[in-house]
Parts: sequence; structure tokens; C-alpha cells
Amino acid sequence: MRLSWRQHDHRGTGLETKADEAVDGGARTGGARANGLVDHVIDYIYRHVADERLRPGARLPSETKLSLTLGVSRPVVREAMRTLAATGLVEMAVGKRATIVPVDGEMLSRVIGNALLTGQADTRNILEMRRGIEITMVALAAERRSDEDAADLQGIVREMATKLGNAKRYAELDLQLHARLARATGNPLYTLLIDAFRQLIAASMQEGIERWAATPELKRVQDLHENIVAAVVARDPGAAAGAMAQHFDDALIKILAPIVAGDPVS
Amino acid sequence: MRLSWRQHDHRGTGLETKADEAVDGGARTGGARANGLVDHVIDYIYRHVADERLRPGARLPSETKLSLTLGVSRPVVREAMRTLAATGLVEMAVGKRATIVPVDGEMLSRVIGNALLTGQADTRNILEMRRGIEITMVALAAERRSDEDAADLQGIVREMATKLGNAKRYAELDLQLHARLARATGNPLYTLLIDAFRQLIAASMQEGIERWAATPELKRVQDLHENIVAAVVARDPGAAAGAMAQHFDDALIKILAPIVAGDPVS
DNA sequence: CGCTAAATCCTGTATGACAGGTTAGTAGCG
DNA sequence: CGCTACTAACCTGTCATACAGGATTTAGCG
Repeated sequence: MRLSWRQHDHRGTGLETKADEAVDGGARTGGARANGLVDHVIDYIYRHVADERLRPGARLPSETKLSLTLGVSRPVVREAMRTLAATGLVEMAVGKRATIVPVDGEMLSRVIGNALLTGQADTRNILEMRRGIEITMVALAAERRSDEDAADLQGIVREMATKLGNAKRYAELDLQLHARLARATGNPLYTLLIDAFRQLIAASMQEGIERWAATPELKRVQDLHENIVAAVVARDPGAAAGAMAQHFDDALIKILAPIVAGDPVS
Repeated sequence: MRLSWRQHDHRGTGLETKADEAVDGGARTGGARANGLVDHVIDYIYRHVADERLRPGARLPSETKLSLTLGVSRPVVREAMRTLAATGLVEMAVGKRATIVPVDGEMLSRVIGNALLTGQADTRNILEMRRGIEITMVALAAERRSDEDAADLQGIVREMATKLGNAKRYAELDLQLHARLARATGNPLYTLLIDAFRQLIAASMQEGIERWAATPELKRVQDLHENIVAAVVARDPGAAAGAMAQHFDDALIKILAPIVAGDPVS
């Protein structure tokens, strides 16, 4: 068996039995082999979260307690915790025990960001995928929007109409509009993805956005926004998808293309 | 400034200057504040990867060297490394230095898996999103497929036709078909997403898949597969999207629904 | 010049310690 | 008796050192 280290293990407390058992029975939230002790701890925590039905806000056992329970050193527990924090399951803070957190787009954007960073994808790929996802999303939103969704969306476009002169604020509202559409689908994963894209875009073309929101043709952009919301309110998925496609092709692709052209990695 | 620990720092080597500077100037692949030393190390590595244009296969400096360069302890470097490994940037292996790896769907599936695990999303959400993405994807594939793509796809469905009696093999080929379609889009992010979904599905409904592939109506499933490929070969995005939609509605949703119905968290 | 064996490098893990933030319990005050 | 302020216990962030054992490189031998 692989984990023959734990060499100078100074306490033969019998906890190893529990530990070894867990290594084999260890099925992560799916299937997982546990090579090192760290993976072992990760599996244990996953099971703990599943068994106890932990939800955002719930706190994990302290690092010391975990290390005692599992018979591993605290650094090992910490590495496991870091891994879980990196995938967005928990949040670490000094003095406080690790806490389960609501999912957000950050981790997703980090993963995709890695692909960018190492030249395995580029900004065009992201834009293209975002286009497809938002079109699908808005069609879903149109099918399922509640009255509250409709009211909020209309509120946002209405405010946008009054902010045509304020590029920064307009860009903010644009983000809000897309996020609200994601929420209207009733599928939290869309919110997750949209948020991830938002962070990616923000990271790689900050000024591009502002320049876009300062375009003289902003009136047409606003018209498209209004079309999108109108279609969603009318529960017309086809029209909503069409309007969103137009929005992307007309505004985003055209305006952002010059920035992409240069292909600068970072 | 936040990082006032480094309290009993026994070596005043002047490296802190470099370190402190990096904390502020530290823009991760986007924007990042560095609260703890670990984040600091992460930022440094991100910059290193970007500056050196590292690609999959390239090796990072050893942990010891990094700890010396940055004036932090090795555990801190290791925690940073774990974080990067968890987001899929590098791979750690015993005896070998951390290596940049090609992106794959695992990290993405882990993040989404966390949402499942903590009750922030369910299987239906995943299925729904997958449906939308695959439909968009197949339309793109139809627009852009190369002759090689076409040949490969046809090869796969042809083999599928001969494996209607072998559920396990048929399910494998199905996976392969979807992955090949993703590749035909020319957008690596689709490959990433499809792979992530594959792992999620595999994790949460292993037997469901096999049961599906053993359905007596497999002939109709095969017909739909052939329709999809035919449409892609014919470069007909609309038909391809339609066929994929039918594929999902007919086969997946219907067959997988019973499994989802129970709403068991884990 | 090629192959094997030893030296070196590097990761996985453990131990123990301490600074400083958090939390909860307790005691004192109104 | 209830509320507030203080203290003690708990917990995370980080450091230094040490050693087992896999990987790689080097050197020596055939």
C-alpha cells in the first residue's frame, strides 16, 4: 500500500486503523484514489461535509482536531484545507475555523485563467463561449422568468437609459443586467458561469469595457438591451435569444475585437 | 500593512524589500491582493509563469529555491503550490519539481461538484446546462468542422453501430463522440467543459449510464447520433443543433430523470 | 562510448513552537 | 438579576529543522 510513510510516527494510537480504512473506502464526491496523506484528508472532509449535510456558513473542525483524528500532521491538514479553499468549498481566515462558503465564479475563472496564462486558450475562445452560454441562458430566462425577475430587469434597463452619459455606471449596470438574467433562469450554475466570465473579462480587458461604454453608438446598445428584456418579459425565448445574439455580435465582438487582435498573453 | 507577522524572522536578508514590493505590485493574472504570505507566493509564481511564458511540461523552481528566493518557509511555498495544483495549473509529484500541466476538466468538475455537495445546485441544473452547451457546441462544430473532424466523427458512429449489444463499449464511444465534437469546434474551452461534465456525470450516475446504454431502444439513440454527425458533416448548424436537442430530450432527460427524481444529495 | 551505480536534488511528512486574531466564558458592575 | 468588559482558551499563520524515499544527474567503470 502506497502510504508507507508516516515513518517516524511517534504515536501508535490505533487511529491508523481508522485512517487506513478510510483510504480504501475513500470515495471522494465521486471516485478518488488517495495517494498521499493530503488526499486522504481531503476525502475525509468531503465525506464529513456530505454526512453532516454541511451548508454555507457551517464550520469545519479545527486543523488540530483533524490532524489528531486522522493521525496526520497539521501541515498535511493545512495543505488539504488549501486545496479545498482553492476549489471554493471553504474559506480560511486567521483565528476562525474553516467555513463552508457559497459558490462563486472566482474559482471557475481561475481555472479558465490558467488556460489563458499557459497559452492553451485565448480571449476569443472565452468570448465565443460566453456568447453561446448567454444566448442559451436568456432563452431559458424567457421561459421561466417570474414576475419579480421581470420587474427587476425592467428596473435595471430603465436606469440604464438614464445613464447613457456615465460610462462607468453604465458598465456596472450592464454587469448587473447579465447577472440578473442568469438568476432568472432559476439555475444557479448560470449565475456561477456568468460571474466567472465577468471576472475573466474584468481581469483581461478593464479599459476595453469602459471604452465600450463610452462609445457614441451607445444608444443602439441600449436599444438591444431593451429588446432583450422585452423579449424575456414577453416570455419569448426565440426573440430573447435573437436579441442576445445581436447584442453580442453588434456590440461586444465588434468593439472588443481590436483588443483581442494583438494577442498579448498577459 | 497587513503582513506584520514574519515576526521571528531570523534572517534579515533584505529579501523582504523584494517581497513587500511584490505584495503591492502583485497583480495576479488579473487583480489580487495578497493578505498572507501564501498569496504572495502564488502571485510570484503566476508572474513567473507569465514572464517566462511557461507552457505545459515546463517545470517550476524547487520548493526550497522558491522559499529561499521569497524569504518564506517551505510549508508556505507548499501551500501555495497546493493551491495552484488545485486550480489545475501545475501537477505535484514526489521527487519531481512541480510541472505545468495541460488544462483538463477535473478542476472544473470539482468546483461544480462542490456546489452539488453543499446543496447549492442539483443534478438537474447540471443536465440542463450541459444540454444548452452541447447544442451550442454542435452548431459551432458544424460550422467549422475540418475534413479530419468529419472523418473521425463518422468513424466513431460507424463503430457505435456495430456495438449496440455492448453497453459498456457503447457508453465509452458516446463519450468519445461528444469529446470529438467539442474538439471540432476549434475552441479548447468546449473540450474543457465537456470533460468536466463527463466527470461529474461519471461521479454521480455511473450505473445510470450503463443502464441507459442497455436500453432496448438503443437503435433510436443510434439514429440520433447518426443525425448529429450527418448534420455536422453537412455543415448544417441548425440541423445539428436540432438533432442534439432531440438527443438530449429524447435519450438523456427521459432516461436520467428517474435517477434525479429522488433528489438524494450525495 | 555506453551503461550502471553512487551522489545529489527534491518532495512528502512530522515535530514543536510562538505570534496574534477569535470566541466564549466569567466576573464585576450597575 | 441582567449587561458589559475582561480574560482565558482556542485556533490559524508561519517558522525551523529533520528525515525517508523517489527522481535525476553525474561519475566511474567496462
